[in-house]
Amino acid sequence: MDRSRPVRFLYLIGLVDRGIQRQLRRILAPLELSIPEYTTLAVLEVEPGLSNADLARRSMVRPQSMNEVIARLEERALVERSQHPAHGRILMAEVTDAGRALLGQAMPRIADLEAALLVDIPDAERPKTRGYLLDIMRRLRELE
Amino acid sequence: MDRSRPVRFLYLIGLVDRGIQRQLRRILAPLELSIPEYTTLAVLEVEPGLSNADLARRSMVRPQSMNEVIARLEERALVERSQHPAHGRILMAEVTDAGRALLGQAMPRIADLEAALLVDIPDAERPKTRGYLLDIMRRLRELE
DNA sequence: CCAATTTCAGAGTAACTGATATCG
DNA sequence: CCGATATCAGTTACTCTGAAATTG
Repeated sequence: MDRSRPVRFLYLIGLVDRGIQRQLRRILAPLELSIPEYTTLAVLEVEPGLSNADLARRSMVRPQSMNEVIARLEERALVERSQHPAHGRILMAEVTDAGRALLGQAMPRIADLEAALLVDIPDAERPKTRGYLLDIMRRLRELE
Repeated sequence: MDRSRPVRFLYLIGLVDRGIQRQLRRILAPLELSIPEYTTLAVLEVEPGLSNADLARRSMVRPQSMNEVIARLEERALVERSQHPAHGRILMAEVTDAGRALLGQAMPRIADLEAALLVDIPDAERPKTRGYLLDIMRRLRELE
């Protein structure tokens, strides 16, 4: 019986992610952006108007964790928030011009990193591989 | 132009990993094992005799980080270390019986988790998908 | 002297739990 | 009263950088 098996796939994802995080930190440090700050900006640019609770759900973190990120981004005027027209408590966030400018600096470097890391995966295989990651995500959400 | 693209794959891996880590923590908490402690035990069981420096390289962390993990495992008598016969400074680690017993409790639960998360990926596709993750790992190592 | 290993000390990132207040 | 949201406060997990000692 191969007792090493259980560690394999999940362990490998952790390993890869740790390496990616290190590279991202290296790229983002000069811009004084943390990884969650960058990803939150990037998500908000594509989908403006998300609330803190929305962002937390999408990012697989607790609202308290996301709140810290979004509060810091607002403090630095990289995002701004406005009240939801119908539900007074909800604050909808969107990226400011300053935030967009910073994103513009970071994104190409991160795109280069991604391209370099994925170079061995044939183009034709990428959507399927991404699909599998999305399948895992869906299963993870079911466990919550 | 699709400005959201750069975030996709790397972001997705981070998302998946965050979900996995949360589930692993839930499984390991009652055993009072952290994730790095568990993975280090699991690696050492398959490859006894690795040094702290070896383990750090394999795990994509600095030797200082791994040292903290291995020292704690030794403190709890889940691993023990002995001097390398030829190179006096090097300490070779191996899992104790107590460590093996704890691993025996954790592994089946983690195997179940892995099986549940991978259920949508056809068996025939898994080796290829794991191969792609290994390709990414290799590229990450080149960047160090 | 040099390269690799171990390890002590301190710092920082990023997530967590718990609790409180507000809104619909 | 309830469910969702926002947020304050404190804590924990994990990794990092820097520096020192040891060994071959």
